[in-house]
Amino acid sequence: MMNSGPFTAEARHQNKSARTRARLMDAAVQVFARDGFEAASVNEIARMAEVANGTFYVHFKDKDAIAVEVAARIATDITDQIDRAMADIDDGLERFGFATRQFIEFASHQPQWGWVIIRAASFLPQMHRQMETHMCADLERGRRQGQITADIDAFLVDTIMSMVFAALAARLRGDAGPEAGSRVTELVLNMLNIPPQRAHAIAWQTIALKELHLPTRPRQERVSPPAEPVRLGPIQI
Amino acid sequence: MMNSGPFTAEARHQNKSARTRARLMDAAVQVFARDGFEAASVNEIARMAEVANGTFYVHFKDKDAIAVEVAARIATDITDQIDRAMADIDDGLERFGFATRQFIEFASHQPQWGWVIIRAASFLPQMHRQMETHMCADLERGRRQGQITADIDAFLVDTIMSMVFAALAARLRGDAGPEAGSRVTELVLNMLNIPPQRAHAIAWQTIALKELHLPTRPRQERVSPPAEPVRLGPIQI
Amino acid sequence: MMNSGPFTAEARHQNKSARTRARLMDAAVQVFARDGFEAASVNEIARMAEVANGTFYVHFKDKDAIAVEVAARIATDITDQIDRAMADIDDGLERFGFATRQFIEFASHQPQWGWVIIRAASFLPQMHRQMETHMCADLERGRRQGQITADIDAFLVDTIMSMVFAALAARLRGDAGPEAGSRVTELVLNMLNIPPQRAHAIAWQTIALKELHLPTRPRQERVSPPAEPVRLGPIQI
Amino acid sequence: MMNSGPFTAEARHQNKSARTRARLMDAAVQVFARDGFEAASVNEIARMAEVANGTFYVHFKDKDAIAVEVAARIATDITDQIDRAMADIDDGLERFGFATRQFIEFASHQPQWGWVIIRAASFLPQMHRQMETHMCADLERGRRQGQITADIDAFLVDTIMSMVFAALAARLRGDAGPEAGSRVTELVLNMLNIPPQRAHAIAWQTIALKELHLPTRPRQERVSPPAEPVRLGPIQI
DNA sequence: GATGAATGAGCTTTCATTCAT
DNA sequence: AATGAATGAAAGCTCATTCAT
Repeated sequence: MMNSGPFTAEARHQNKSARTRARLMDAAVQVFARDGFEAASVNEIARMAEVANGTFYVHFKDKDAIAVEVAARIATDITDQIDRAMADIDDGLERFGFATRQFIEFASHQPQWGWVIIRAASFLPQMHRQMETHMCADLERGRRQGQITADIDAFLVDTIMSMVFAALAARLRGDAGPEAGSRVTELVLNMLNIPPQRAHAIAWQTIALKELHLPTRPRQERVSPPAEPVRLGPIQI
Repeated sequence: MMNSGPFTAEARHQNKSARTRARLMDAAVQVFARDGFEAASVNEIARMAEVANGTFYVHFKDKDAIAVEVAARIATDITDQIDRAMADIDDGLERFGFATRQFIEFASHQPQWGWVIIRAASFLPQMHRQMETHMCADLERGRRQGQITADIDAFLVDTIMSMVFAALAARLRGDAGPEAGSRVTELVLNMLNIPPQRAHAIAWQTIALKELHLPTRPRQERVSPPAEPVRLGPIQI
Repeated sequence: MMNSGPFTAEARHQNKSARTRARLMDAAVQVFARDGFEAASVNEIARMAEVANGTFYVHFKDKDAIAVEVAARIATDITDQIDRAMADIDDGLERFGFATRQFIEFASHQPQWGWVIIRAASFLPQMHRQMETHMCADLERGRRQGQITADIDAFLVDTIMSMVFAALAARLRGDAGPEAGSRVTELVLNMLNIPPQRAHAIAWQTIALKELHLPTRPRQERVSPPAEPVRLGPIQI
Repeated sequence: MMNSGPFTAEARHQNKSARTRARLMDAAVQVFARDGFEAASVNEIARMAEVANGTFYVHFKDKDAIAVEVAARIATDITDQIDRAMADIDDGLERFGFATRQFIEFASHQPQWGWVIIRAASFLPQMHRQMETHMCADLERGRRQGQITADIDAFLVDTIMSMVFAALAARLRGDAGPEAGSRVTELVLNMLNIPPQRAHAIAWQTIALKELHLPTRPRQERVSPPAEPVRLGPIQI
């Protein structure tokens, strides 16, 4: 019924309970991605995980509980990894560009996770909040560095978030190619009145996108040797 | 149960069947807006329309059918009216600014319709398409007029749409005030590399927003005298 | 699955909805009597009534709703009919004796109803209350007539109620015969310090017990000729 | 989760299995008292006992089994202790009065046990039977002593039992005070046509109620020094 | 003996849909 | 066209019970 997913893989060496729980989370991702949160049913998640429906309730209070947990794990894992991947970048705008491109590229390589992120963003505010916080930090850095002159208020951040998510959705639908991240980055920078040439340079520079691991907790990174940064390649269009 | 809405008002002088159908559509708008599409139930729509639940199926094949119809009517009515309201504006950018501000202001004055539009946009592509088409025309006009240099492709239009909808959502949530339309207009124009001063001028100029009528079909405009354009007032911020 | 019961019989000439509702009430009586209120399931009631489980909810909000309705109907019908049957008895003690014997005899001729009454009494206080009220009135009458000297307070009434219900239960279990009503009546009167001979005379006198009709609403009595009082016989032991 | 109860206390010096079993029984009493038998769940009993739910089935076949065992222990313990407490009373009526008052007073001081007794009585016949047997013995003694003239048959005993339980329930509900035992005793004696003055004297005489121990098996009484008879006080009303 | 995850039947309830009236 | 009772599948959730550890 299901190809075991990343949660299951992570829990491979844990006890049975943890493995079942992981199966359920993987199944939830699939069902949420396929049917959306509202239409997803606990029974379907259990069926996908190949456990009895009652088993679901051994591990999660209800559908919301697993949704929150899945979303929290996704948000934390992605933002943490992106943060680490650009630890050595100082420039606020470059950080923004890197994070945006990395985020879209990652999510579009894991379409199910991508869809879950999009769907979750609309009604799991904590997930949205977390991403906003990270993005905001980079933009603020850009402002302090004198590159952004505009006020960075909630309306602006909200607008930028909607642009990034729209680009991700287009990428997932197949309406946009691997250039989606660069394009939306350039558009945002233009919007912030960054000189067009600089905007273009930041948005389209060759960067080494990493393959993000899901779900990955920091401490585990240390156990196994650091994941070989897979060159998704310079994106030249 | 329901204050009869615009569809009912429109059908006032038609036969009973048409009036019942109109009641159902008004009720659907209310229920969709209040509960969302998924959570909306046919029984609830029928109850709100004060007809028997079986009556629903006399007029609509199923829940999707009424959603499509309502959305189509909304989209047609709004875009038509906005088009007519700015018939005398030639400048592409000004048209875009007017339409955007008018659209957000209208939808936020009719919160139920506003929410339906937002909710419908995500899964009634035809509605989205229609709005895109109209917006695209104005942007193309701006490009032909030499104001926009960028290519206006699907990705760009999609991005702009997402910005406008995000602004509308912020307005509906109460996170943005009546300036939302102007702000998002300015951001879009900046994004298109319109000179900031011009962008600002277009976005914030005093305009006479009209009170749009819903649902109104063109031919009926001719029957009753043209709706008195109600000055919602110049928006000065 | 079910021999149609008295509610169904009553509703025979009403519309389909009323007949279905009546079927459900008859089925509820059977299931409540057989399984008790707690163990009774809505599905089982629907199955017994030979309707779809969803149909239950067309007619009743939930299990409690049908329980309350059934109990209310039973209590009202029985107390009303007993009241009418002894309209011409003035003596408080005789009224008490008549009502007690009539009640037990009726309920034991309709074992299912009898069990429902016993089970309902413990957690549908309104039913208990109503019976208490009627009994109390007769005892008070006896006190005003100078036959009872004891105070008639809640504790006493509660005790008497428990005795009557115990007698009914014994009768339903088959541990007591038709003399149950007379025996418990005599015990109660003794308890109230009525002279033993008078107590015995009241409790064992020949009376014409009526066949009570369930469910019967007063107005229907007038439509059809009054139910032939069926002599359940003088009870002589 | 649970203040360890009397069964646990008793098993303090036994092996672990016995202690676990005792914990379960204490927990069962609490849950039965709080939720009733039907609504009680094995999981809840196990949780209250702070053992795994599977552990329940190591000690008891099913929910009924623990109910039967708890009820049997309660009935045995109470009747045995009351018997011993009135070992020196010869008069049948006084024994009846003492036992009744002692029983009600004990059960109302241990409300959880009181409720369990009431709830169990209705569907654990063996418990009921045992109490009946003891009561019957005292009444028979009174008959042999010439104080009771009436036949003491099952119906009468059943009636008296129902009165005693009704009094206990009233006491537990708070509808009756500490006089409940005396009142119901007097009512029963009146019912048996004992001269009112004697009935009153027996029912209301000052007696030394003991604090009963639960659960206590005779042999253990010898181990620990006999429980100090705690004067709950003469009840004077 | 103790554990607690896993099970699956069965519960209450909702709801889109049908159909006789 | 309008009705609204009836349907039954399917949802969320509980729980007695089993079983591998």
